Amino acid sequence: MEDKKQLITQSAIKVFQEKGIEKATVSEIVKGAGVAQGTFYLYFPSKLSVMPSIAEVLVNVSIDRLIEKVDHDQPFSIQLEQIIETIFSITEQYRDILALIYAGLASTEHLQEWETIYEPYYERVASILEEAVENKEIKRDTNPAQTATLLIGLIESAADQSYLYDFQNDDKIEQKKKDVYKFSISALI
Amino acid sequence: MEDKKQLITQSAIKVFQEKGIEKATVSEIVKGAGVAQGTFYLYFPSKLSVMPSIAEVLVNVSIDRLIEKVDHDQPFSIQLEQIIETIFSITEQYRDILALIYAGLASTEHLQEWETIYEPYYERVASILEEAVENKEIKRDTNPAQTATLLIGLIESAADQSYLYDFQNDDKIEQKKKDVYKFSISALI
Amino acid sequence: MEDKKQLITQSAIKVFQEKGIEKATVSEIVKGAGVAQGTFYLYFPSKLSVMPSIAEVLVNVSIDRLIEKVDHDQPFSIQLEQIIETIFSITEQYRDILALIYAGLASTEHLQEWETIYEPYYERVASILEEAVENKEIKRDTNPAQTATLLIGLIESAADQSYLYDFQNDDKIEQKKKDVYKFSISALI
Amino acid sequence: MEDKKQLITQSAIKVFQEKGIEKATVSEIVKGAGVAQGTFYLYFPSKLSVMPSIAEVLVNVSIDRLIEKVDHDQPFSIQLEQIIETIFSITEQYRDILALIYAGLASTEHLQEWETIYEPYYERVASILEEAVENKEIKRDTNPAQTATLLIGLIESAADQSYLYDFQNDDKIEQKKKDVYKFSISALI
DNA sequence: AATGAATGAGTATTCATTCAT
DNA sequence: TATGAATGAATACTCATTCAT
Repeated sequence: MEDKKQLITQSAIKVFQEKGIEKATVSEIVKGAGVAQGTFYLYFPSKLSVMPSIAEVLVNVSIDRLIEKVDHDQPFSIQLEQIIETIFSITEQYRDILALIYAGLASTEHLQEWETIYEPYYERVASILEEAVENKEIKRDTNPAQTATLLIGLIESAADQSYLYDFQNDDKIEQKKKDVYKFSISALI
Repeated sequence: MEDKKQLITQSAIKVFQEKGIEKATVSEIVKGAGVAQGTFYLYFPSKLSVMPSIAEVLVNVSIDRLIEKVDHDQPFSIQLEQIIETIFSITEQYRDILALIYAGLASTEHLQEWETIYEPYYERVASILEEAVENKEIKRDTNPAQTATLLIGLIESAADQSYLYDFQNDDKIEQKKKDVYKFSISALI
Repeated sequence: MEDKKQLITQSAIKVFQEKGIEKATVSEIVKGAGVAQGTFYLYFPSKLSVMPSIAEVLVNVSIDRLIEKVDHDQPFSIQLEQIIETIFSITEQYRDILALIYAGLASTEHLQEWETIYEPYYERVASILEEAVENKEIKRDTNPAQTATLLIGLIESAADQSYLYDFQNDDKIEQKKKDVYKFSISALI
Repeated sequence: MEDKKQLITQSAIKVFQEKGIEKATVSEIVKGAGVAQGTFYLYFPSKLSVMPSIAEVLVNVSIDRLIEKVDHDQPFSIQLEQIIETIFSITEQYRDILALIYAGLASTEHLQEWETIYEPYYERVASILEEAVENKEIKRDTNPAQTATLLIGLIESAADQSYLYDFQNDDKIEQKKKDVYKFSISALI
């Protein structure tokens, strides 16, 4: 049943988040999922092979958040703020695990999958940019797909820098959001 | 002797690069360094504690490359191209290990060090921006330090996306460099 | 149906032969037999309990070969040659699995069965000896049953030595057959 | 130190003998040897790779026993009795483990070693036969080396049959020794 | 400082066996 | 009878770390 695969993936997210890639144990993952040790290997050939499944979940979460938080009826500048807000909040919640996926996937052969998995996320942002071009809110020569990847990369790296250190205070983070907003709005208009 | 610490760090870079964080073993690192097993622990308290040393090496390499490749006498637009070129080339060479450092550091308690280590790298780019402000080549209200982190993040994430997949061809990569150039120059001017 | 028991036994022979006792898995045996995992346990209480079934098959094959290859109408010396030929050919084909049965049975509680299973094989050879005694072709005081076990042991161990190493060439093997013939004929006449 | 290798081999003999090949655990072997788990793998690359070491020990024991028990000053017939006695006693003590070595080696790549290891044992018996030829106690055309392997195979297989079943009583075993003596003396003279 | 043999805790993975269907 | 998903006990093997020399 696909059900168990989901249970395992969910539990793996939690465990990887709490323990990191090396300290995370399959036995803890299955305990959290409420299935037997062997069941894990019915769905995943190895400990690291859950990674693409986890990535998929995170991408879906990200897309859902974008849909939920970004209001198409607002002008682009507001939408950009909302995108930044959303990516910062996702990064805050999942940054440890995003790093792990990144490192984990980089060390396996799942790279091809990775591209496929992330595609819809980039597309979501691209379509927002496309609409802004049509509405003449941003440069007419903006390539939505290209720009979306740059924009996401920019915001994510800014968010990473913000949340990397626990002792970062809220003011600094808000400042960072403003910086990245100014930088990107300036790039786009 | 400080010499052996260097040997170990260099060997560690190679081994981490080849094997990834999980498969890398202290025994292979010391073999590569030509020292005994115990010697490792004379210089590093644990396996993961080489990470900051590795990061330091990479930062120094990066700074050296920037100094070497970026020509202060050129106009800022040329210097920006050179910065992009440099960061792309560093990423190409070290992206696996950068991911590992990132994941490795994120899962340890070396975060404080991390900030200190990376500081000079950001500063290097900041000083280039500062000069450009003084020369009125970019917006006068640009905050060099803030903008440097954003700019580096933007370029690095673009480079990551470019080199993540082996099958990326050179044309796509050159295109990516142009995209990131256009995006950032537009943000800065 | 007795049919499936046969399928499983046949598949087990193949798998044990290919993988050895430790690497052989029930899952591969059932795959080869085209039945489900659970079906195995409908016919055999445990993995090792196929062993007597396998032994039975091999004994039957051996007896059939003896019947087919040894010609009662020939003088004993010819029959002895034929016996040697037959045992060598059986050993060549099944020596790995014979060793496994031996080791496998030795480590279980199926020993009693083992004796019963092998009995008809010994008897077959004993009856050949008996006839030779009656025909005064070999020593009159030969005890057929006793001598049969010795003779079979002698020939089997010679064959084992011959086929243990892949690199044994045919000449050496033919020589071994002659040696064992000379040795045994001398013992019997 | 070669010392620990010996300790491990000795302990392995005991554990394999008591538990059989599948139930024997490395952890029990090292416990018996009084060394740590990891130490095992300092001397042997895998569980099964102790087998050649065990075989070597057994061959040495066998040779020592032959030297001790077979009296060169006695006539050959007496020496043959002593050889039979010796091989039976070795088989009684080690038959389980001999089967295991046999199966174990058959499933590994140590076959070449096996031949080398056993050589001195065959040679020991061959030299006894050689002397008997010289003393004209047995057939002048006896090839000592060839005959030694046959003779050992014959006696070992007889001994195996004797000790295979726990319920064999001493009378039967003594009878078997006599049978094999009669058979072989008749073959040799 | 340097060594490297020894340690032993730790865990991914396997697979015989069960049992609800 | 037959299935095959699920189980979970069992274990070989690894490797970071220590410490006597």
